[in-house]
Amino acid sequence: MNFEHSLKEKIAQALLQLYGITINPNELTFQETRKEFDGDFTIVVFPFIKQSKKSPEVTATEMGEFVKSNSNILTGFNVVKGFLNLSINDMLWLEYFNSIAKEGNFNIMIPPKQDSNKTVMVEYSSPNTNKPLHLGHIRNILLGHSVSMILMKVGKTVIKANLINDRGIHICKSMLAWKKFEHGETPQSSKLKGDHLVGKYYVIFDQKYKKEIEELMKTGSTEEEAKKQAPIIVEAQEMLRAWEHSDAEVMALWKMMNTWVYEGFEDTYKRLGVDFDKLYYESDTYLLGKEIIEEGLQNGVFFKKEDGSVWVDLREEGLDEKLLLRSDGTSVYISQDLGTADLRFKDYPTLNQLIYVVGNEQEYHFKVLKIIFKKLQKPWYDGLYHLSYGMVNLPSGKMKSREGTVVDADELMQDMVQTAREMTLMLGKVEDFTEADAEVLFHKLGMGALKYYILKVDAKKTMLFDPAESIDFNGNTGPFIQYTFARICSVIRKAAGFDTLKSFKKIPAPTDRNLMPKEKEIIKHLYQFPMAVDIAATQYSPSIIAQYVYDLAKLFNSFYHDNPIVDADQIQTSIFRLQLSLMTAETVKECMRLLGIEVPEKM
RNA sequence: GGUCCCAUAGCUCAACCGGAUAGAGCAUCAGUUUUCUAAACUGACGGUUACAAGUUCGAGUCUUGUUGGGAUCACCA
Repeated sequence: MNFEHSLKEKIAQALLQLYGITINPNELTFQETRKEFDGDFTIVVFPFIKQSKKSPEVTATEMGEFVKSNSNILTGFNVVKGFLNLSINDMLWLEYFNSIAKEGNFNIMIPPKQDSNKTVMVEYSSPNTNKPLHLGHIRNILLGHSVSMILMKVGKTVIKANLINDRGIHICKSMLAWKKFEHGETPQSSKLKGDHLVGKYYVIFDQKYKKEIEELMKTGSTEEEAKKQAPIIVEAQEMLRAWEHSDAEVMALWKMMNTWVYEGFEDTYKRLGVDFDKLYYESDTYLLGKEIIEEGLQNGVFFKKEDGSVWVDLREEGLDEKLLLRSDGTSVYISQDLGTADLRFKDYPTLNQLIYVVGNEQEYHFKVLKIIFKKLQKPWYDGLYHLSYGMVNLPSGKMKSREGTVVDADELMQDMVQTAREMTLMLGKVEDFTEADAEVLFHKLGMGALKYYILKVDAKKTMLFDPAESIDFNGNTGPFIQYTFARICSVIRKAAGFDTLKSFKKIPAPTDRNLMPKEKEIIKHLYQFPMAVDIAATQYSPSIIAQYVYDLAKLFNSFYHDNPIVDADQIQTSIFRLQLSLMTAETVKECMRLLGIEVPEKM
């Protein structure tokens, strides 16, 4: 039984005996005592003064007295206005620390929760196959991957899914441009990554299209007419129809170009260090949804208009009527999503949650999607969750692929690694590294900087990226945290040189030492880890973990600066501090793993 | 126009259910290295939390309004 809970029970007891207030101990919440006051936990007594009929100060003092004299948890308390600050016996902190520091006991820090035996699918990335990935995708991918890791950490079974948008008019655009304007160019011949090659033709299409529109407008067409009549777009639409009829030539071209793109994406995913358990292709799923539409028509949830189009009326929900099927019987975007959601719950019968990592511009879409499933009375409708994240903007505003202002994912990663390389060489950190090891390090650092930079920001917020300013490596950054880890590893290597210290892991640390303030702060922060993970999991928010691990690293660096860890004359202290350092390192590593960031043992 | 989201230090970001004097980093300035990695540490500077009212013991956080920014409301995806 942990002391925090015992303490809550004592406080509940105090409230009952002193004031006749009945409260469930679990409903009491502590906040961490602020640094400027003495104490570990703080309880706010304002909510009780109505019933205690005494001033906040008196109420707090009486409660403190009661708890102190009726248990051995506290060594003292103090009262500031309505805040009761409680000081926990160091011994209890040390006992807690020993319990987590035991070898192989790391996972006890996350107790299994009752609702943890759930299967959840996290869909992320979900790229179009007509252009390479950019910074916006990176945010999506890192979020999806990290959230998956966090959910696994709290015991859920996670299926990482990717729905690849491999069909449609935009795909035909790059196909058509390649067909018309290429000169046998392939990834091999051009030395271009497949996705970039295809993206190049998508751009070429757009240029030609624009030119045709201009010419048509010169001959008197309106812009709207021109956009519809431009020969190249007409041809692309023909190609889409041919694709839908499985025209052999078009299919062959489509398969070839998609293969190029997949190879390119695979490479990007690999460098990002992410993967998927299940791939869905829109070319397989785009016709789904018609069954559901039929179902909805049968039970009167949807209705058909005279022209044959199918709609759902969402005016009761404060929305509008929404089209689900065109008058020509073809499906629209949302009908596909209706089908694919249904498919997933069929594919995975144990699935009870489906998280879509999709930008906030699609909030309306997912709102509609969920309401429709509710109307259809699908039992799992409540398990649908749109993990909506904000855009990544540039100082100049939105990234626009047509204006060439997108920050390319591959280029950005390359730049990050290059910056890491320059920085590390300048600091002279890799003189005893082999060239291959150094490259591995540069990659870890560059990617660490990038990933941390993105994940530390609350997902729902729009964030800014300035390409002119390179992502930092000092301060609140990935490399700072990586550095903290490497430092600890270095200390532990040093300890291995002392006979009395080298097996410090196995020596039980004493529980009777007086903790120094900075030692205690670290233990207290370690104590918060399970809660941080829990909050991150319930809020689907990697930024909680990023903030947590940064604070931990900062605490440790300050401690490290002030106190010698390996000291042959102070064996007991050294052993304790080595254990504290190791525990910090493992927690740092675990947090970074949850963020998808690797930590180096030397840097 | 309707609906939704956002607004915190010069810049980029924090702040768990409403809790104490709103915190970090960058930038600027001043310090710290014969000691385990200075990608570090310590300090200074920097704020009417866009504005106005309300709710209450207490509001960056909740409510309403105003201003400014963004998204969305397609027989596009």
